[in-house]
Amino acid sequence: MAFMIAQRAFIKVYLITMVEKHRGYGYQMLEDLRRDFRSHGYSPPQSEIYRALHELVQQGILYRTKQLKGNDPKVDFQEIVLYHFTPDGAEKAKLYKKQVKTDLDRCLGMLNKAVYDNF
Amino acid sequence: MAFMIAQRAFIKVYLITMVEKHRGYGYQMLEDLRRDFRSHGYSPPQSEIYRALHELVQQGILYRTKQLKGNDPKVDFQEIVLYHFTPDGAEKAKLYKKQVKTDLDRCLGMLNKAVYDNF
DNA sequence: CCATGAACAAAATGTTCATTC
DNA sequence: GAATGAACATTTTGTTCATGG
Repeated sequence: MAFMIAQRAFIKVYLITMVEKHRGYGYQMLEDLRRDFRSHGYSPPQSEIYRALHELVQQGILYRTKQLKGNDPKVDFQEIVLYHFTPDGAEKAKLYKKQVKTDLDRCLGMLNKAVYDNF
Repeated sequence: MAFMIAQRAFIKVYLITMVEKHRGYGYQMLEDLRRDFRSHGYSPPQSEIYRALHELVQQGILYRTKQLKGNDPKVDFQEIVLYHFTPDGAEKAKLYKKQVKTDLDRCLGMLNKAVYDNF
C-alpha cells in the first residue's frame, strides 16, 4: 500500500462525480476544480486532468463524444470533448469510487493520527 | 503547493517527536512506526526513515552520536546511531513542525472536502 | 484566450544490494 | 537477524511545447 492517496485517484473521483452531474468537458472541469480548491492552496495541473480522463476511458468507464461549443457553429467553432458513462461505466465507476473512498478514509485516519501524536 | 503532504515530511515530524521523547535510533524508530501504522495498511520503507534522519541532520536540527547497543561491550558489539537536538535544534524543529502542521490541516481539509463532495 | 494533447524534465518514492556486528 | 547506508529502478508528478479554433 502506498503512503497517501494519489493525486490521480483523487481527481478521478471528482471527474466521475462531474460526469454523473452531466457536467462537461476537460477544460471546464479543470477550471471548476481550481476554483474549488484555490482556498486550499491546491491548483491541479492541467495535464493531470487530461491524463485522468484518458485513464477513465482506458478503464472502460467513460467514452468520448465531440461537439462544437457554441450552439451556433457560425458563432463558435471551438470543438470540445464531452464524457459519458459507457453501458457498464456507471457500475464500474461505483466500484472505483468505493475503492477510493476506502483509501480516503485510510488517509484521513493517518493524518488525524499524526496530528494527535505530534501536536 | 503540492497536492498532498510528502511522506518524507510526515515521517520527519514523527522522528522529531521521538527524539523529543529521547527515543532511539533509526531501526527502532522504523519498527515503532511500522507497528503503529500496521493497522492503517502503511509500512514506511526503511530507506525513507534513514533519508529523513539524514535530512534532519542536514537541516541542522539533529546531530548524531554513536554507541554500542548493549551495556556490556562483550555481550553486544552492535553499533547504533543516536540522534539529539543541536543547540538550536529544538527551536528549528518547532518551526518545522509548525509548517508541517499547517500542511496536515490543509490536507485534512481537502480529504474531508473530497468525501463530502463525492460520497 | 480556450481547448486538447503529447513530450519532456524533475522529484519522490520503492526495491535491491552492500556492509557490519 | 539487527542496524546503517547507498545505489538503482520506477512511478508520479510538474513544466513545457505543439496544434487548432
